[in-house]
Amino acid sequence: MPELPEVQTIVMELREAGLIGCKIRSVKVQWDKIVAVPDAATFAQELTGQTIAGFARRGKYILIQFEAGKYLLLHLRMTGQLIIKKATEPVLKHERVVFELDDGRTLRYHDTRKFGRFYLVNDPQAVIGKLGWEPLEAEFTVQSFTAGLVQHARQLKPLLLDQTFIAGLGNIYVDEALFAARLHPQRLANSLTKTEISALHQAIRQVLQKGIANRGTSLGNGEGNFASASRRRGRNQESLTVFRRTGQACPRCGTAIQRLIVGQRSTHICPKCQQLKNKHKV
DNA sequence: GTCTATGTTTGCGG
DNA sequence: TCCGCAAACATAGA
Repeated sequence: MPELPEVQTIVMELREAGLIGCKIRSVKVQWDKIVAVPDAATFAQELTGQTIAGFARRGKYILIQFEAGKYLLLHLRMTGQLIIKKATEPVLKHERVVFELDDGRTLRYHDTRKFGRFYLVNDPQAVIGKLGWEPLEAEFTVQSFTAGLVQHARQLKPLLLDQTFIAGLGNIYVDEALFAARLHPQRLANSLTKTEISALHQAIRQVLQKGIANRGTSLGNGEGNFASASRRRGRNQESLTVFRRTGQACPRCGTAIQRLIVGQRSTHICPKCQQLKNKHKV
């Protein structure tokens, strides 16, 4: 569930909460497989006594830097949440890792489906080295995007979901960006015109920026839905145009939104605004 | 109660 | 290179 805007929202809240400078007093791992690197016991031992130096995001990963130089990387996968709570609050069933801080607070990793993973490493590149563009950074230009797209005879949506091509997009924001750019998810990447590439480039940045401004997308009411570090829900779901809106009116032309499967993923389009025609490249 | 879908990623086989 | 499928799990919703 957490894509770039949701992860960014969490990182911003961790910074605002004043966790930088806090020391970890203890680490309890309740489900060992959540720790990918190293083993859970070593993980807990090495983090105990460490002081938090900063928080960052790369793609859908949260990076926590420590004063001694190590990095803790976290991927939330489907249902992961990183939440700040007082140490006195009871540990919930799905809280898989609890970091006790030296100021009476705890940082808890909550994950109903247990897909999320922690990596404690010296060099973050070992984990995030293969990620593609950071779409909101200056490096993601129309020119570089064009050069990347022409190299792939793949359907647009699976390519945009490929984190080694572009980092941070997931099912929600890809559907939203393709709608905004009026492109069919099955258009071949190397078939786009200059105009279409510009529109897609702009759409990707726009939907992500809007998602961040809205503090993320929280669908439904289940416990696995997105919540920020302070347990707040986002409100970007109110701004979605096509995602999970099957049968509802397209906000642009009123046509009923359709659901289809592309690259084994549930996909939502306006059949009138996003027609499949693999035009000849200009 | 039963069945299906799920916002992610990885690895396998064709 | 690219695609489809399965798996890692637990829950929501029908």
